[in-house]
Amino acid sequence: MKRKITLKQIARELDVSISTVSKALKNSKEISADTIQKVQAFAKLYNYRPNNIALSLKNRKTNTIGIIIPEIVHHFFSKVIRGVELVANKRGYNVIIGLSNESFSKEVINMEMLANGSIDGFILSMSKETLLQQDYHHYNETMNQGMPIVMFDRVVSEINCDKVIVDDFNGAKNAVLKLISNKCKQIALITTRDYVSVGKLRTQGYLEALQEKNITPQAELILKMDDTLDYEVHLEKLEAEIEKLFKAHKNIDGVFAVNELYALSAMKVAKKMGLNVPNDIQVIGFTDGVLSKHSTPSLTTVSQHAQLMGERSADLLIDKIEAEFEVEEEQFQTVVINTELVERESTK
Amino acid sequence: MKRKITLKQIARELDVSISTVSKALKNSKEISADTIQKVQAFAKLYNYRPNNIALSLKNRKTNTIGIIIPEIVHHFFSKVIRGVELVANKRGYNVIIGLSNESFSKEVINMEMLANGSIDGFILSMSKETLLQQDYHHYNETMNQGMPIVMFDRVVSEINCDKVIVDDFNGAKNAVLKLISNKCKQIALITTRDYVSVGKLRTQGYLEALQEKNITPQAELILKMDDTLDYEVHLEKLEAEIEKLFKAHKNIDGVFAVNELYALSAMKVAKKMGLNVPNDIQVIGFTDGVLSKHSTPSLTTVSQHAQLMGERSADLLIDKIEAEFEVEEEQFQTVVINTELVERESTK
DNA sequence: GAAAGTCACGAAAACGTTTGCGTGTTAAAA
DNA sequence: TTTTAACACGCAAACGTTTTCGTGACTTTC
Repeated sequence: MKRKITLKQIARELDVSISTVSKALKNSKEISADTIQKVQAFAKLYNYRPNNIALSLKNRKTNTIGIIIPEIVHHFFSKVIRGVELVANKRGYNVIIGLSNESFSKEVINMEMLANGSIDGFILSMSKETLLQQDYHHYNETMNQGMPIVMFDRVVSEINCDKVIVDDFNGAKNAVLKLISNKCKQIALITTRDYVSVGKLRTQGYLEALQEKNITPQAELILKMDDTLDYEVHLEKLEAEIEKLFKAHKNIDGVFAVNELYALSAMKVAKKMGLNVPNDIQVIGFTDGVLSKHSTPSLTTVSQHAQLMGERSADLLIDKIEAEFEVEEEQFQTVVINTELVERESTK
Repeated sequence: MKRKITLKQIARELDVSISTVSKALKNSKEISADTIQKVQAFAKLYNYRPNNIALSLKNRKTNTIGIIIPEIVHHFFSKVIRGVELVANKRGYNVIIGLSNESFSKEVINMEMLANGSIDGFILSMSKETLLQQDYHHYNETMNQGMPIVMFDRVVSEINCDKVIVDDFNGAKNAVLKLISNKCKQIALITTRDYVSVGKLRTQGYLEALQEKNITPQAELILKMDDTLDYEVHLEKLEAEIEKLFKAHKNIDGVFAVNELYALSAMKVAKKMGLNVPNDIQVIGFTDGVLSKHSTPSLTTVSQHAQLMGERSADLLIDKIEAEFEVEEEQFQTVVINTELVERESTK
């Protein structure tokens, strides 16, 4: 088992200096054709590759970007990663991942671990705990050290950086408008407590759609779930609450849910109560998940284009990393990704 | 925007040498209490953190592991990543990902990109193309340079390295035995072409179960799909083939599918043909996916414990990385993860 | 034949660490 | 007072690159 070969070894073997080897490999015209040929042949034979770490140290540039997400076993986030990886690779970067597992402290630790020279910039989506605690010092400290950050999806206006978000408001609004134009009269909203920005915006979209069509929103038709619970417990409670809602308001004929699970649960409860989807009740979910496509009936959704978000985030970040000169007044942009209503069987 | 502070800057500021600073920060007893206090206070004030890249170069150790997988938007693989990340983080390592997208060349490129000093070892699952082409030179070259590799799930006996695999054979066998004990008489198998090792083993498990119960396997009950097709095309063809199979053999009362999609499609076709699951036909899938739990009826599956696979892989790799002295004759182990039959509504 | 120019290469610094060893100062022991 | 020891610190090398600059040996030019 032989270690990777270095310039020094080639130099010693060929009885020239390290700098000569380095230059020869780059076809520098300082070096004679003879030497170049000799060095390159030797390098090829031993499969020489420059050591990335040494290059990173020298250039103060790692060509690696860090991505911090709350959870990886989740279609939305894994699609984002795919988008990031795609662009990063194309532009010569590697991707290193950190999972916060929705925890504030893990997010901080992960960021500190990577911020010490391992990467050139961050792409991240905030953990729920961070959103709840509203403690953003680690973002600002990181940025103050000259490390650019791009936030996606779960963002917060208090932080000044590039952002890539989904047009949650219009996505939700259009979904609800669709339900209205499909003759729904009593449209329920199933959402989370709105400390997560996206949830709040989706709720606003729902309200706006109703208002635009002169429908008076009814607070009783809005179900707010606490999503910090354990998954299984959450699911049971969710179904119970939905059932209670449906029973209290038998005339509900449309449901807009802010995520896949909620929408699916709504369909499940409806089915259980003998209601037909989409004839008795139509359902739309906000999601990029895989369940929607394969459920029966398949679920009409507001697609978020997660992969595109990843791609845009990566481009934004790398652009910033590679911007030679800092502009006077730093300019941050927010890219808004349009949603798309994917109609399936759960709506007419 | 100030750069990260370095030892050199602290040294200059405090008018001591770099080595004194370094030692002071480590509480070396070579350094006086006074100086230690002074240095540490200053370091804390400026939030000094040693530069990872410099450490990596010096120690010839990056504390980073690379994971190469064919696809990330896939529950199995993202769960494996979660497991890897969990263990890696606990043991002080970062994780860098590379996606091969089932392509041989992307796999090679990704590995070369990371093998040049960026990481200490690989965890990987082979791409379909690599399995088809049976070209394994890049694995051996990487290992020859002293970079350990752990392969998981999709492995091949020609390569000598640590491996973590699922007990595909017994997983499949037990699933089929379950169907048999549930009174199924005609059990169909829906599988892929068997260039992927796991597919082959699952087929063997199916056959073994039948044999053990003295049931003669019928070739006509085995449906082999070509899974190199485009996703949508694949899906349509799949359903058509399943329908053909069911119509040709009306007495099929059990189905074992080697993955989630196949199992779901079987249920969908059955439903379409007016068959009730599980009363007319029982279905079991081999998968760790999320669809199974939320389908109607929910799907009985052979769980692969993907996260555990990731954890074991990471432990195996890090153990090898940290093994100070190479043993005379290198010893490789293969860890077999037991499957678990998760019974849901698609079986009686 | 001397000055100028070209060619081909090497020395050294720099990136940010860690660490073995050398050394000057002071205090304790002889 | 002299020797020894402890103390507190600095020097320098090393990790593997890249790149600027210097230099000796030729070749060209007048």
